[in-house]
Amino acid sequence: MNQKIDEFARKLAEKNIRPSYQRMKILEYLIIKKTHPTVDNIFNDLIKELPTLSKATVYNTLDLLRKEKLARVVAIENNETRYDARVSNHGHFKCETCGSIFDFEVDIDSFLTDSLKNFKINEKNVYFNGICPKCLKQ
Amino acid sequence: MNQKIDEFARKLAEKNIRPSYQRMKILEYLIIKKTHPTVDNIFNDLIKELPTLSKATVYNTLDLLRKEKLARVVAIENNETRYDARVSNHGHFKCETCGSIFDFEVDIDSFLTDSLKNFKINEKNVYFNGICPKCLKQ
DNA sequence: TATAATGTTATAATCTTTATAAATTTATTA
DNA sequence: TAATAAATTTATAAAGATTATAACATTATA
Repeated sequence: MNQKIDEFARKLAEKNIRPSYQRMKILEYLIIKKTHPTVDNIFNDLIKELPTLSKATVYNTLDLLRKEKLARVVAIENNETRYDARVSNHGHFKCETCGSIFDFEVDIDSFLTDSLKNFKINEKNVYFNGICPKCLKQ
Repeated sequence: MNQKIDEFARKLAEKNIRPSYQRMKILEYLIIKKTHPTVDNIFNDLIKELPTLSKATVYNTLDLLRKEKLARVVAIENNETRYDARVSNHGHFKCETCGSIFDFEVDIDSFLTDSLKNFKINEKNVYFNGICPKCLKQ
C-alpha cells in the first residue's frame, strides 16, 4: 500500500509538484478509478477520508495535473468538466441514457487533416455520444 | 432579401418550428456568420436589431435548433457553449492564442472503432487545440 | 371578436468555476 | 531546535453561464 503511495508521490515529484497528501489522494483517485469523474465526484468521495478538504484544492490540483500532463480534461459535457488520468490518445463515448463515459481506441494520428498542415496541433480529442450496450437492452 | 428570410422560415417550418422573428434572426445569424458564436456573441449582436430580445429566448431557440438538428453544439470550450449551423461531419480546431475556431475536413466515419460495435452512435465530434497559422507567425 | 395556445421577456435562482485572504503546513536557515 | 520564509490549503466571496418561473405579448383557432 505504501508502495502505491510512493508511486503517486514519485509521479508528482517527477513533474516538480510537491507531493502533499491532498495531491496524492486526488491523483490516486484519478488513477485507481477510471470513471472520468467530475470535480464534484472527486470532492464528495475524498471528503470522507479528508474531512477538511476544500473544493478549491480539488480545482487547483486538477489544473496542476492538467498543466503537467498527468491528467487531461474530458470536455464531452459542456456543463461540467471531467478528468482522466489516462493521457494517451483515445476517444470518449458518453451514453445519453446512463451518463457513463467509455474509453475507446482510435488512431487519431491517422486522420488526414491536410487543411491543418499550417497549424500547430497540441491536443486532439474525439467525443462520441449515443447509447451504450447495457442501456440498449433495456 | 425577403427570399432569404423565406429561406430561414422554410427551414424552421420543415421542422415544425413556428418561424417567429426572433427564431429567424437567430437562425440567420448562425447560417450567415460562421464564427461558431457563443450565446453572448449572438445576444450582443442581435440586441442591436431586436432591442427587446431576451437572453432566455436565445437559449431557448438554440436548444430548439439543436434538438431539430438545424444546429449543433461545439463543446470545444467547457466554460462556454458555442453553436454551429453546419451540421455535416467536420472537425473543429481552436487556436489557444486568438481563440478563433476553424472548421476542418475529417472523415469521421472512416475511423475504426471496433470496440464500439455494440454501441449506438448518435453524434461524433472531433476537437483539436493548438496555434493557428496567423498566430504562429507572430 | 373571444379564447386558447404559443412564444417572449424580465427576473430570480442555481450551478460551476475563479479569486482572495487568512490559516496551516512544510522547508530553510540561524 | 527555534525562528523565519515559502508553499499549500481552507473558507468565503465573487463572477459567469445556464435554467426556472411567472407575467406579458403575440399568434392561432373557434
